[in-house]
Amino acid sequence: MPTMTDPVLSPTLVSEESRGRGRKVSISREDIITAALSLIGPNRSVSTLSLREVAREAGVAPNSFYRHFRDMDELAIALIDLAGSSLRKIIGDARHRATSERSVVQSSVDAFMEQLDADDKLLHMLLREGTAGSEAFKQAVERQLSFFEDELQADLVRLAGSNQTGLFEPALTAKAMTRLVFAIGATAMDLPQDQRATVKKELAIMLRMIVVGTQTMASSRTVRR
Amino acid sequence: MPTMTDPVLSPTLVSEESRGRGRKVSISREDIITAALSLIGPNRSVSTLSLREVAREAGVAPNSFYRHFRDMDELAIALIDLAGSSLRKIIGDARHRATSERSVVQSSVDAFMEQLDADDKLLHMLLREGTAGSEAFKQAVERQLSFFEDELQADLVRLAGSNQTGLFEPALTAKAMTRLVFAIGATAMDLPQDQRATVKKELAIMLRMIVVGTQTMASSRTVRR
DNA sequence: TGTACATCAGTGAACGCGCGTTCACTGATGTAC
DNA sequence: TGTACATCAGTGAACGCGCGTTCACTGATGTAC
Repeated sequence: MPTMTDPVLSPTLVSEESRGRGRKVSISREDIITAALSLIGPNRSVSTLSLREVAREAGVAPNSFYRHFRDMDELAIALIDLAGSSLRKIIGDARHRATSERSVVQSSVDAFMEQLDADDKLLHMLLREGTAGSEAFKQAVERQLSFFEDELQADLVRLAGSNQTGLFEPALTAKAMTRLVFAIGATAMDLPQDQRATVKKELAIMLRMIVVGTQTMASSRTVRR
Repeated sequence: MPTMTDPVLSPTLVSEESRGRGRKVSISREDIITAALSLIGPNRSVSTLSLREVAREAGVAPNSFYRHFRDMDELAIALIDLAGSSLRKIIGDARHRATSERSVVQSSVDAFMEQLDADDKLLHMLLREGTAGSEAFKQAVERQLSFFEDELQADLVRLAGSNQTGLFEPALTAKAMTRLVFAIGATAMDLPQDQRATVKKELAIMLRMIVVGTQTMASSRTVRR
């Protein structure tokens, strides 16, 4: 199966960037993005990359960088947007095969952990860099996370409707689940693969607590209020 | 009330560090720690500080830094340990006044958000830096978080015992709550004070979901298993 | 109490390095006619 | 089809800067006797 960094994604990037006058498109904006991704890993975050380092990896003169990005911050934001949309696509696909509330959660977690095991660089970014960096960068991460939350909420509501169960505060339910998955996922990144299975089981139980809690609160709502 | 950076904490630091031969203690290890804290803020993380910058702020020659810390990483770890023990003390104190499971959670959240509003630099650190940095640094953060989890778990179990309610997987319950609070807290840091009240209410509801979920799962345990 | 000595936190100067950014320039690509 | 021109991604050289780290040294403090 394709990873998030699969070249399949490239055409989208190119067509978005190359509109100007129908000229032949330079390849190096993608080269720069690819280079940055290849430098990122468990022990390198985007914020520790230098402009010259990325240019070197891309096989390009340092000042050529400026033809494509104003500065490293702009590159970082582009990477976050890419990471978010790729991961949402992967998890959304996995989720659309789910038919119950329980399996929506389970298939999301499965897909998420599968990306983690594949050492997906874009996922590393989303997990690692959320809380550091410029204001614009942090907002970009927040934006991607709230997209996640919206999509999860929609799926939860969809499946809660087909059951008899209701949901208490679906938006907050989705938010709690999303934030928890990302927080736990970040710690799982640093573990050897054989310990991740445990984390995955624990994560499933924690999410189950939230789902059961929100259902219980919904069904006792008329009583309590 | 004292903040986490209150000088009251200093004697502890000094007495731990000054054992050698009963000599008079140099003040500048603390100066360095204080200087680093004063440079940290919503838009500066420890990992972006340079050794020279910290030394400058401390009013000390750059190479004097090495008399106290091997490198910036060692300083960062010292700061994390300080942040963790200070915050645990503050929250632990607030919590020991609580008498029910519900108020344990509520008083923890209250104390946490109060520190956040006080712009506590040590809390900034714990919220911001968790996922970046060296292996040793990340382990230091993990260690502090797991202390938090242990203490919360103990309080939850203590109060669940005095009620009729049981808890399903108390360790995972505490972990889910802790990680969620830190994740949401990190996003709240970037908001203006007047929007934090909303976040605080949302956070309380999310935690309620986890508590209700774990209780519901505990009471249906004999049925399901 | 006085003196010689040991300890060690703090210093000033210097090092080589990689960094971000700028400049004027090149040369391939595509357009106008 | 052929030619003159415009565009603009990419370049090589250079800049000043702050960085981490090292060295040999100072001088205040405390100890031994």
